[in-house]
Amino acid sequence: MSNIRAIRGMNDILPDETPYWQFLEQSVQRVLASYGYGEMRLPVVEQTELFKRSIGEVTDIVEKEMYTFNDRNDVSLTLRPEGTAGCVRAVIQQGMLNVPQRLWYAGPMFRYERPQKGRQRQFHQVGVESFGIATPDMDAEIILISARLWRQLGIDDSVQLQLNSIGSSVARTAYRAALVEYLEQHAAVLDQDSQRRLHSNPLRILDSKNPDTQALLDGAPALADYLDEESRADFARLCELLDAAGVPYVVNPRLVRGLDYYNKTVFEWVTDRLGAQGTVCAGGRYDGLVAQLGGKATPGVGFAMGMERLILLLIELGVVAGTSSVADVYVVAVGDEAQRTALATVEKLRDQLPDLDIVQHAGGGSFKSQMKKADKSGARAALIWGEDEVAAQVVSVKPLRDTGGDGERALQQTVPAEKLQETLCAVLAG
RNA sequence: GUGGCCGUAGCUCAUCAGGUAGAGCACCGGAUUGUGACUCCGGAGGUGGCGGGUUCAAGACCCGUCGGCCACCCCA
Repeated sequence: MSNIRAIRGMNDILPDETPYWQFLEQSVQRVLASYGYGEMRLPVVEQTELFKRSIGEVTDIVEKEMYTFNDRNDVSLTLRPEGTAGCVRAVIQQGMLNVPQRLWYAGPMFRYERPQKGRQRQFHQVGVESFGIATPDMDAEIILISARLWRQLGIDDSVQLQLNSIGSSVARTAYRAALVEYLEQHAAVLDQDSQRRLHSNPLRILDSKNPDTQALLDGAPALADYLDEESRADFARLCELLDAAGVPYVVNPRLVRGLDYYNKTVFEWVTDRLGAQGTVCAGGRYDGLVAQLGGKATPGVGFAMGMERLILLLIELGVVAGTSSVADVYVVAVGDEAQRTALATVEKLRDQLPDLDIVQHAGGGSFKSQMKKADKSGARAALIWGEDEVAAQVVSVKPLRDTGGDGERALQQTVPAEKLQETLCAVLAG
């Protein structure tokens, strides 16, 4: 057993789970297309510099969670830890910013963290980004998309929208100073982590899980009081639009986000069904990012959702992801002659019924063992070619499951090849 | 990076004052000649994560290491 194993935190997704993935991916495609969003396919590797400049030098992601290495030309590359940076890079590089853009992408992201429930080192996100619209109607659109997707997936009762505005960077700087001043007076009460953050990233203290710290924050200056006029107005308008559209939300004045590029609107969709990693989707506005990465100043809003977490939720809630049994039909063929006939006939059948899933028995074996395989495949019917069938130039169609609810099983039928399609369809139709 | 729990057949787990391993499921074969499911019978499959230590003897005890799960940190 000292074989090669998968890298820690990088999981194989097996056929018993892929139906959930397909269900999620199809839902995502449908919903985003219905809002006029175009799909991007982006590289998994980018220059390290891109992430440093967008996510922020002092964030945990950049400081300790990136998979970074040098290529053969000694250029520092990084496996993308999130999608927005690469999307922005592409949109600048491809000259797409003359007009507003509505875009989305999906794929693997990489972060060197300790794996736990709902978190792995290779994980998958769907990202949705909108460029070129600065007004809060676009924030609302972005949120409506996510809300519709939850409905589509059947998990809308289990997720809650939390909303906040973190204002302009000027407003945030002023607030940060006030917050630090307050907290320094009570530094003794602060937990270790928060003390550390006091100077590196004080805003993050706001969403600390430590109850004592939270209690201390009750007396702290409020971010909302420091917001600039425009942020305040935009946030009010966003709330108004969400109210009108009937999307419930909770304003969480202590919601900030970890990535440096956000301003104004930030939001998270959270659930209490997944243990500690309850954020299933998160995003916000990033009006400065495009310019920061060298493009012409262009506002943006977007969000990312964690596919593993959504799938955990689908499983947890027992949302059925469309039953996908291995096959509709299993083909039994005993002997060389039978196998030859079966193979050729079944190919024709696939031409006629391309939506039917047909498994052809392979590997030989007795009649009995092939029948066992047919049963275990979950197929609803078996097609049987044995010596008798070959000699008589016919094929047997045998139902394997109860069709009605009455426990009655239809009888096996033996028909010439020309009648196969018709007979099989009749049997499958019950 | 920190902490807790865990590591025995493909899967879920057991046994025992420490004396060189077992069940269920799954898999393969059989129960009168060509028919699955239920039942019965049989079979294959484990250097007990790896390395070291204690002992006459270790899967069981100790140490280390690797891996898993959950939580902290952080984040989707």
